[in-house]
Amino acid sequence: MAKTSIKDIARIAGVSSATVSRTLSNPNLVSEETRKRVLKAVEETGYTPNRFGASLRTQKSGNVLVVMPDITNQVNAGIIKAIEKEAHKEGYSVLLGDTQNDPAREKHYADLLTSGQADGMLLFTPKLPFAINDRKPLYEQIPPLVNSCEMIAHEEIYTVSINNFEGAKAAVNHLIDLGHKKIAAIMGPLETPSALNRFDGYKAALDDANIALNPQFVIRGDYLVDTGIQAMEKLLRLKNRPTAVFCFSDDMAIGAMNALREYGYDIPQDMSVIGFDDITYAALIHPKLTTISQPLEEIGIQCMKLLAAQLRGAPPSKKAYELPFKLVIRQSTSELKASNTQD
Amino acid sequence: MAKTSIKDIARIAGVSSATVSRTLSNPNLVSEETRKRVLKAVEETGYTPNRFGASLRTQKSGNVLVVMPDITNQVNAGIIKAIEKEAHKEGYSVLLGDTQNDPAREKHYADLLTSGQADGMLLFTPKLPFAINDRKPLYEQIPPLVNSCEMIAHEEIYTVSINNFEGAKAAVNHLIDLGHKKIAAIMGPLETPSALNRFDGYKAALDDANIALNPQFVIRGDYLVDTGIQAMEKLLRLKNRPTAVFCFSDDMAIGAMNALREYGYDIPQDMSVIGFDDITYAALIHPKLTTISQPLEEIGIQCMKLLAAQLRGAPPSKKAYELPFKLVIRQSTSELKASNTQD
DNA sequence: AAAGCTAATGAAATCGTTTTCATAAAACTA
DNA sequence: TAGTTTTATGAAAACGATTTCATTAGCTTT
Repeated sequence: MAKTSIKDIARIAGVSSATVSRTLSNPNLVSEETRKRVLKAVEETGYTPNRFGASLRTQKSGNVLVVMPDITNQVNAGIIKAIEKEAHKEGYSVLLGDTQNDPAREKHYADLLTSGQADGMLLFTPKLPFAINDRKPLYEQIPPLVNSCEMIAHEEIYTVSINNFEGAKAAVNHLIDLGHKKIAAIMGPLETPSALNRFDGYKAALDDANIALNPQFVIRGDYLVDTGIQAMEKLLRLKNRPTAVFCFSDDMAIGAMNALREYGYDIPQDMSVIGFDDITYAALIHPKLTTISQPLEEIGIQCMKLLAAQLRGAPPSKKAYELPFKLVIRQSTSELKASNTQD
Repeated sequence: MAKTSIKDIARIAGVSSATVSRTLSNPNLVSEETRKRVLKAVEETGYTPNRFGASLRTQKSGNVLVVMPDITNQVNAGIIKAIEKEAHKEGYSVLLGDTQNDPAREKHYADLLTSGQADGMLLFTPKLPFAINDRKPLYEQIPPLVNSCEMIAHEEIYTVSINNFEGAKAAVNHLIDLGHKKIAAIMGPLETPSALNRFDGYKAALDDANIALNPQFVIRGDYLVDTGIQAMEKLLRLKNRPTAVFCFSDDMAIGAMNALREYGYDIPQDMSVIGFDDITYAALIHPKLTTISQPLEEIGIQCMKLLAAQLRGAPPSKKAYELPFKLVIRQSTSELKASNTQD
C-alpha cells in the first residue's frame, strides 16, 4: 500500500511540502499554476495524506466515537445508521463502541477520547464513563459530547431524545380510550432514565383516569425479547388478569405476544398489547403492533449535528432537544370486550 | 481533558521519556524501582499516551475498518457485534463504514486505509474498493483484508462465509421432501456472489429431483422486506401458482408472509415459506419461520481472527473458510396439501 | 584483576503533517 | 516613482510518541 509522503509530492512537483499541504487543505493560498502541478503529482502517485502526521499536528482526529450498549438492537442500529451518514457529510469517521454494558469496555472507549483518537462522543448509555470531580466545572472534565435516549440529568450536557414521559402517557391513554382499566406495564431497566420516565408516564395516565395502580401489574424488564415472554407468563398466572399491557419496548411486546400466542390467547381480543419504539418488525409481525414511534433518523442526525457544532467551536446554547414521537395504531390493540368490563 | 504528555511524566518521575515509553509498553526493560516511580506519576496525572504520536512512529493505528452495505440489517448487525467484541479482545478499535452501496462512500473508506487510519479491513461487500492493476501482484495493492459473506473470486483473498450453494440446496430439498414440486424462488441481487450461489443451489436441488425450472417462479429481489412483498404479489397473480417459496433472505420471507396474509392465504397450509439467515425475528413472527441459519457470531469472530493474524505478521496459508449452516425447521413449511398434488 | 557481559538508562533521530515566520516578487496607491 | 500592500512561496519548528545507539554501572568469568 501507499507510502508516498508529502515530501515525495513536493519533490515531484518541485515545490516545498508547505505548498503541498496548502494545496490540499487551503487551495486558495496557492497560485493556479502550482496548484495544478501539485495536484498532478498527487494524482499520479495516488497520494493520500497520512492522517497521523496531520492529527499529531492539529490535535484533531476527525473521528467521533459512538458508544452504545448493544448494536444489534434495532433502535440503536437505526440511530447509528443516521449518525454515520451525517458524520460522513460533516467529514468525520465514526468509531463504534458496543459496550454490552461492560464497565471495562466503557472505560476503554472513554480512553479513546482522552488519548485523542476521537474528537467527540455520542453516548447512548445513562452514565458518563469519566471520573468526575464535583468540585471542578463539568465542562472541563468531559470531551465534546451528546447524550441521547438516556438523558443524563445534568443541565450542561447536550441531550436529544423524545419525551418518554409523554410517550408512555400517550400509549396508556390509548388503552384507556379503548375502555381498558386493567393495564399492565412491562418495564425497562429502572436504572435508565428512559424506563423511569416511561414508568412515570404510565402512572400519570392511570392517575388522570382515576385508575388505581395495581402493583401486580407492573413487572420489571430489560427491554429484551426474553423478559417480554417471562413477564407475560407472570401476568397470565395472575388470578385477576390485565386486559391490556403496555411494553416499554417493541422487543418486549413481541416477546409478550409470542407468550400470549403460545398459551392460546388471541391478540387483541383477549389482550391488547402496545409497544414502544416502532422498530421495522413492529409493522411486520402479526397482528401488527400498535406502538409509540421514535424518529430514529432524526435523533441520529440531530445528535451528530450537535456534536459537530461543538467541535466547530460553535456550541449552541440550547442543551436539551426533544423530538416528536407518534402513536401508531395498528392491530394489536382493540376495544375492551364486554365480558371483561367488570372491574 | 487530558493534556499531559510523556515528557511531563518523565519530568515528574525524574527519568527520560524513553524510560516512560518503555515502562508502558515494555515493562521488563526497566528496573522495578523506576517502573514504580513512573507508574505512580502516570496514576497521579491520569496520563494516557497520545495515540497519534505513537501511531506516527509505529505506523500502526490500532484500528480495523468494517465496511458494510447496511448496518441496520440484522445479519450485518449480528456479525459486527461479534467483530467488535473480538477486536476489543485483540486490542483493536473498530471503525464503522456503512456504505449504503454508495461508491463515493466506499472510496472514502478505502482512503481511510491508505491514509493509515486503519490497519486492516473487514469487507462485507462483493467488490474491492481499490483500483487494482492487473499486472502487479494483488497482495501488493491491497491492505490486510478479510472478505466475508460476499466472496470475492480471488484465491489470494481471505474469505469467510457459509456455503451458500449447499445452504440453498438444503432449503429447497426440505421443501421437496415435504412433497412440493412447484417451488418459487425470491432471489437476492444477482450482482452478489451470495445470491448467485443460492440460485445455483436452488437449481441444483430442483435438477436432482427432476423438477423442471419454471422461469415464472424465479423472481429477482434485493434481500429487503419490500421486494418480498412485491415478489409474492407477483407470484399470487400467476395462473399456475407455486405451493412453496424459497426466499433468499429472512427479510424477504417476512415480506412474503405479510403479503400472503394480506390476501387471506394461510401459511403453511396454502403456501410454505422458507427463509435464509435466521435473524432473531425469524423465531418471533407467526408462524415461526423455517430458515437456513447462519452462524453470525462465529463468522464475526473468524473474520477478526484472520485479520488479526495478518496484522500480527502471521497470515495463515489457508484462505477460504467455510462455516457450517443449519436448517432450522419451524412452522412456516409443511407437507403439500392433497388438493395441490396434481402438477 | 582484567576482560567480557548484561542490565538500565538517556540523548537524539524519526515518523508526516501543519503552521508560523520570513522573504521576495508582484500589484496597487498616491 | 517611491512606498505600501498583497500574493506566493519556502525554511523550520512543532506535535508526542518509539526506538536506535551509546554509555555507564554492576556482574561474571577466567
